[in-house]
Amino acid sequence: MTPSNAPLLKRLQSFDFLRGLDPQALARLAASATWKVFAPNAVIFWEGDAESNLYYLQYGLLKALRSAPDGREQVLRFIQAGEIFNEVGALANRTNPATAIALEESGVWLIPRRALEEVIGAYPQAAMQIIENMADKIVGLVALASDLSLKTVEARYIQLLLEQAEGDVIERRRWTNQTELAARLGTVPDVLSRVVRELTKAGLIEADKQRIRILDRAGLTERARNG
Amino acid sequence: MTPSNAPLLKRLQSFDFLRGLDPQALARLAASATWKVFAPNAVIFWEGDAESNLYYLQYGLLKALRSAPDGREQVLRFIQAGEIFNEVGALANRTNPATAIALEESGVWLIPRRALEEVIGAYPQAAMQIIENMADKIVGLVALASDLSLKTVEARYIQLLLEQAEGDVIERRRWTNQTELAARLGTVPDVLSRVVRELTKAGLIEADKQRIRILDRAGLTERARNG
DNA sequence: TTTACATCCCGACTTTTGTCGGATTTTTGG
DNA sequence: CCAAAAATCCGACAAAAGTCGGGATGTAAA
Repeated sequence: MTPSNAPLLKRLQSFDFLRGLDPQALARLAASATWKVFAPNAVIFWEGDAESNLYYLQYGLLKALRSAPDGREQVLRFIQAGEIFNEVGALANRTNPATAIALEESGVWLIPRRALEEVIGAYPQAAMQIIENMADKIVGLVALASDLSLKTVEARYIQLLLEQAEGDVIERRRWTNQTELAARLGTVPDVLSRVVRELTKAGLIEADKQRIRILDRAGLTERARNG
Repeated sequence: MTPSNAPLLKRLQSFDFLRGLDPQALARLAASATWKVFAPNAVIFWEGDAESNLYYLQYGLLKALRSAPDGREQVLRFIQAGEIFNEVGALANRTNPATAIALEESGVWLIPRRALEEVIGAYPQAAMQIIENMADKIVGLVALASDLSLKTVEARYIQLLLEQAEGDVIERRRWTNQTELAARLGTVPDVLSRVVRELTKAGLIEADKQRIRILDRAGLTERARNG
């Protein structure tokens, strides 16, 4: 699964966030990037670490989270293949605001700050790419914070269902269990379980081990509004 | 109060986020920037607007917020003189994720995207400044989201007290009323009022119209931990 | 000054969220 | 395949947050 046999240069050209850079710039990055593979549940870095590499997720799936002293977690976002993360640590010289953990086996490139700053200095469009990436994160965090504050658990769950559904069906993957989902929604498994039960009893959804089926889109939307 | 009589150029040189740029670049920005003054409670822009100017707050105080259909507000952050905002709208071509409202009379510079992109293209350190600004916002939002999810209202209030206090005293400004504070903490005035009452009864703080005094720092810290 | 309006305060109550014990069921590792 | 660990489910309960009515106080405009 390690891509070390393929030329690094070719890999870098396929990084979404570097699209448009010329071969020389890419070669410079390629020379300095490091490759790492993380097993499921492995910690990529901890909240509070001073980690100055920029990360690029080649394959796999991660979660970014904060946790409370009592062990409860708030998942801030899931990180999917093709995304970069730790812009804060890499570019702003601050400690990581969140912990990153692998949900599946994941392969990442580590790009050292030095190389990155060089490229940004020479190729402003790379800076614009990074700015756009950070803007996406800001938008996501604004939505998360306001939803946590202004919506009920039920409304947040319904919203997630409607977003994730592909034609009224949400397939359950390995990491889409109630524990992870609850941490994402900012609650605990028991409460989420109760919500699912109530929506099922109301005839709005149908859930089994494999998938969740949306039975009444309008009803769900209506119910999410009053909450 | 309008700075139009002072040369724009001089103003721009004093923008923190442009420090280090050469006079020509500043002159270009100066030529294209617009000046606006907003009265207290005036809306600078609405969530969902496509507003492509970058804003610089020259003087005054703003809040950035999201509001629910029922009127409840979640304040995301306060914006103080010298800060820039709306990087998302200006640089990522997305609609504003939040509404901005003036708490006091406020004077702002509007810098059009075009001019900004030009400067970023020519001066990479300007891009780095903006990236650092956005990193600050991400850090703030991560803290807000996780606090909303993992801490009680009381713990959030105590945290805010301890942060704001200058030598055990927090002066109450015009906008530091319980309504604004509650919106900042992600709750409602009644609940905040109750928290203040309980902390007062427990002998940990002392609050009157003018100021809040911290009586027992250790006690507050301890109480914030269990919550 | 006087009225109108916003703020705040408080107790009683409701809703939402979280906790706990204990019973199943499912998944994982050997 | 089996045993241990993890996840789920559920009812009863506890805690936190929010709502409501109503009164007191303060502030700003007429």
